[in-house]
Amino acid sequence: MTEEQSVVTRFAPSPTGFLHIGGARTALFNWVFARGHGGKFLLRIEDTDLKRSTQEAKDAIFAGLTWLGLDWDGEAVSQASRRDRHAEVAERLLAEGRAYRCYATQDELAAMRAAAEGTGKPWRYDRRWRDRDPAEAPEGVAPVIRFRCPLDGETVIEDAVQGRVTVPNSDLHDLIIMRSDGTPTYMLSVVVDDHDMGVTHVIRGDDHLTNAAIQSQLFQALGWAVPVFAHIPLIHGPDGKKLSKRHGALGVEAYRDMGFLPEAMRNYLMRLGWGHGDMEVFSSDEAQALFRLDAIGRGAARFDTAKLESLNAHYIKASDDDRLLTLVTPSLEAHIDRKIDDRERTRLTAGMAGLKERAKTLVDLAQAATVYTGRRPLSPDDKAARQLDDTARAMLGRLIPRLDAVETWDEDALGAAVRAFAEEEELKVGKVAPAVRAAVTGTTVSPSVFQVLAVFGREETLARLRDAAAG
RNA sequence: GGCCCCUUCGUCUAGCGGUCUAGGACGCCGCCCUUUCACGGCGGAAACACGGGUUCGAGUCCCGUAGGGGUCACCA
Repeated sequence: MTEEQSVVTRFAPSPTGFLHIGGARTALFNWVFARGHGGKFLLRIEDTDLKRSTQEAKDAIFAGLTWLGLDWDGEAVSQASRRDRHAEVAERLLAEGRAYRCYATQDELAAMRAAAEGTGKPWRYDRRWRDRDPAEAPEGVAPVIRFRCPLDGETVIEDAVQGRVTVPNSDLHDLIIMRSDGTPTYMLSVVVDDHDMGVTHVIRGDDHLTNAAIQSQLFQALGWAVPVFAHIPLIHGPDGKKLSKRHGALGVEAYRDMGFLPEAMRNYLMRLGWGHGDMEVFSSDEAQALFRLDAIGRGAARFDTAKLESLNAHYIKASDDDRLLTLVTPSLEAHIDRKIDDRERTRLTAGMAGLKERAKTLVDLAQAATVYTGRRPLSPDDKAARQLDDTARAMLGRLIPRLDAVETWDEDALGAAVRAFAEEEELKVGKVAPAVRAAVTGTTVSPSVFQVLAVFGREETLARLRDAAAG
């Protein structure tokens, strides 16, 4: 279908500091939709407000998208760099009578606002310059340019998510498209940029839904095709309130720092507001193949960290051991306050399979990985110390030669040896294993103790056991 | 307040007039597995906001009510 091949979407964040979670999902939906249709996914930075837009903020957005694995086509477009074109379009609208200069002063506007106060009606510019002769323009007032919006009829948006949305034109107003300082406003810029960039599908938060009506009018006034709008519900916090910057809306890098994998994040975000039958786990390819705009829910979804963690645990288990070691090394080293050496690296690699089985986040994983970075002499934590009482230490002393007699130093053989030992001692394995764990790891929680012994090797294991037995 | 949108288990959702005594996932509870912690397996509690219609029949369609959200700038 040729129409599908020409799909162009765009993510258009304003650079306000970081890529927050809501924006990340919007970007994801745009990306998935475009990629799933063999189309293009463009990036445009809405940096019209130069005061608020910094290079750092832009970099944060690029970094966030990159971390999430959302690649965009071509160079990111700077909206601010397109001012001349926006002005040109405004002039055209002016020339064609679809816009007009308005000389109303701030005081006049304030008066209108004051007049509307208490009437229960929203204040609105009274269009006093809409049909007034520009020759009457007062001296020394720099005009704004306003869009001549239709007074009658209604604007219908066929929204791919929300369905048909009808807005009476009488509710629209003659919005400003060029400020008195000659700079274009957002409303004009978006329309011009979306058109010039060939955007076919505008997928964005539903806080823009009411903007769609006026933008639709602008597109039509310009004689341009109106793109397909798809307004997706916002994400709410766990308490059901809007996720705002001061209310739990973290940047994606914060989730990265909390130890979440990008693929888990992607999967979780996909399922927030969208679903496909009973499927919970989606690869990017699957998501691209199955994603449909009309399957997006219309109600706001709450952000649920527990479910994200569950998905993250799934992806950690599925992840390659070497990759996990690479990801976890920096925080592990920070935790132990030194670099890990080659021997530790080898142990971590060998032990990763058992470690990742029980981690929900990379932070958990790094923490758990410290069992393989402890150096003799170990200082057992309180619980482990309590485990190593006199009888336990004596028992360990008797276990040492038995373990040393094991020919093949692997998990199975070690398990068998300990079990045999326990039987001879007329003890439960549950009595022996915890003591071994406490002696070898200095803790009471670790992967299978037999696996841990296997990873440490004969020499290190026996040395640790002797340390403990000597107490 | 005007306008617009939304409303299925605690949460994310499936459901597109009958197959719904409403399915799945996360979380929660119980049991099993077990050397700890997890994993895993099995089982359980848990929802169609409310009220009217339409229809032989409504979670599914319509209208109200309530609740929630969004938006009303020379911000984006």
